[in-house]
Amino acid sequence: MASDTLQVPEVVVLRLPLYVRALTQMSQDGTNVISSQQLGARLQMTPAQIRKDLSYFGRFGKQGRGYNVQFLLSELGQILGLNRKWPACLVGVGRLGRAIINYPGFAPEGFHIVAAFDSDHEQVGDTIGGLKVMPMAQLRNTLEREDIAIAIVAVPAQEAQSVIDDLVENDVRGILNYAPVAPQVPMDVVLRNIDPVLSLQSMTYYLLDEQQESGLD
Amino acid sequence: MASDTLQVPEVVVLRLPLYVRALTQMSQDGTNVISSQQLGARLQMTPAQIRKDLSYFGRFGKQGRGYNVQFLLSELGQILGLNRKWPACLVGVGRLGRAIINYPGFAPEGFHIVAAFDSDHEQVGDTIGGLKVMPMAQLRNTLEREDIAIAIVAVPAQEAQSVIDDLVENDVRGILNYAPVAPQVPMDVVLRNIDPVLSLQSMTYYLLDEQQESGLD
DNA sequence: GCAACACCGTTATTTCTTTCACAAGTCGTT
DNA sequence: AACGACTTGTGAAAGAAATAACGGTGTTGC
Repeated sequence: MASDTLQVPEVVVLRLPLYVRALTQMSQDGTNVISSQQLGARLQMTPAQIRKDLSYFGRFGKQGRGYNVQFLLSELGQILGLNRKWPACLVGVGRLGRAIINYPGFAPEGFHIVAAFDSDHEQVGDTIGGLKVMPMAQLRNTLEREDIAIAIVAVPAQEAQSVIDDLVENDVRGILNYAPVAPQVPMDVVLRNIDPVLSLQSMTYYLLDEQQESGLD
Repeated sequence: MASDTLQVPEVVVLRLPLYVRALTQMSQDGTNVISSQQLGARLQMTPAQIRKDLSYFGRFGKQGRGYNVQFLLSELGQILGLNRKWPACLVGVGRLGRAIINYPGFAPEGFHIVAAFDSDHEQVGDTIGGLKVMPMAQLRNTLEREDIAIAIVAVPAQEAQSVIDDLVENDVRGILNYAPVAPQVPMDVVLRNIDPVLSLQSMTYYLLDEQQESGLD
C-alpha cells in the first residue's frame, strides 16, 4: 500500500494541496466534519472527483457522515510530506531572488530558505534577509551539510539551464524554477515552473474572442 | 474557422505559449525552419502532439520540410493575441506587488502595468515604479479610460476574493492571481493562479519516496 | 527527372481522467 | 429497533487527451 505510490496519477497529486488548503481554512473556521459534496462546492469540482482522488491513498471518510477535517488534514499532510521541515536553497539573488527570500508565504508551510547562491561574484558576500550569499562552488558542501533537497531558481533565462544542470549534478531532487524557460531535467528530479508570462499569454487567447466579434472580419 | 475558437481544448491553448517561446529562441538563434520532431525534442513532447495542437488552428507546415519559424511564430502570435499591447492593472502594492511592478519580464511581451491600486489608504498616493497608487474607488474610471482588461492581484489571501469580486464587477476579463487562494469567478472571466507554495506542496510528495525507502517504517 | 527520403495533417487507436451509479455503512428520530 | 436521509468508496461507463500510423506531398541528391 505504501509502494503504490508511483501509480497515483500526477493530476491527482497536484490537486491534493488544494484540498489541504481548503481543509485548513475550514478547520480554522471551526468546521469539524465535511462531505465531498461541500468540499466540492468550495473548490468547484465534483464530489466524485474528490472521493476518487482520496481513494488512491486510503479510506478517510465515514459513510453517511463525511470526512473529519482534522483527520483528513493530517493524513494528507502525511501523504504529501507537509509534516516536516523542508530546507531549501535559492540560486540567484537579483530582484526576483530577493523578493523570494523575503516572501513570507513559504516558511509557515515548512519551506525554509536556508542558503542563497549566486554566480555573479558581485553579489557574493552580501547578506540578504539574514542569509549570506555564497558562490556556486559552495553548493555541494552546503546542500549536504544542511540536508537540502529543494532548490529555488531565480536566475536570468540564459543561465537557468546551466544552473539547473549544476544543481542536478549536486543531487538536488526538486527544483522550483522561476526563470522563463522550460529546462530539461532527469526523470528523477521534480521540476515545477513558475511563469506568469506563460499564464498571461494563454489568457489573452480567451480575451480576444469577444473583441474580435465586435469588429473584425 | 474563426469561430471554432471555443472548441479548442484548454490544454492545447496552454501549450501554445510554450511553442511561442521555443520558436522565439530558435528564431534568435538563426533557425529558419524546424520540424515537429525537432521542436518536440526541445520541449520534451512527441512530434505528434505538436502537429495535433497546431492543426486546431490551421495548416502552418510544409510537408517534407517542416515549419517556417518566423511564419509559425507570427501565426501563433496572432492566435494568442500577442501582437498587440495588453495594458494591465495591479491591485495590492505590498512587498509582492512592488516586486511585480518592477519585474522586467512583462513589458517585452506586451503586458504593461499602467495602473496600481490598493485598498490600504496608507499606500494610496505613493509612487511605485513610476505609478501613482490609487484607491479602489478609482477602479471603474481607470479601467475604462485605459482600456484595461487584465488585472494582477497581489493582496493578502483574506482580501483576495473580495478584491476579485470588485474587479469582476468592473468588467475585468482576465485575472492573474498571486494570492494563495482559489478564488471563484464567473465563467466568462479568465483566471490564472500563480502559487509557488502549491507547487512545492505537490513536489514534496515525490521527494518523500526515496527517503522513506531508506529509513522509515 | 527520378528515386529515396523527410515531414505534415489527419484518422485510428490507446491511454488517461472524469463522471456516473450503486451497494454498503452511518446517524438521528421516532 | 426500524426508517429515512446522507455519504462514502469503487467498479463500470463515458469522455478527453495523447500517441501511433499512414496517405499524400514536397524535397534533395544524383
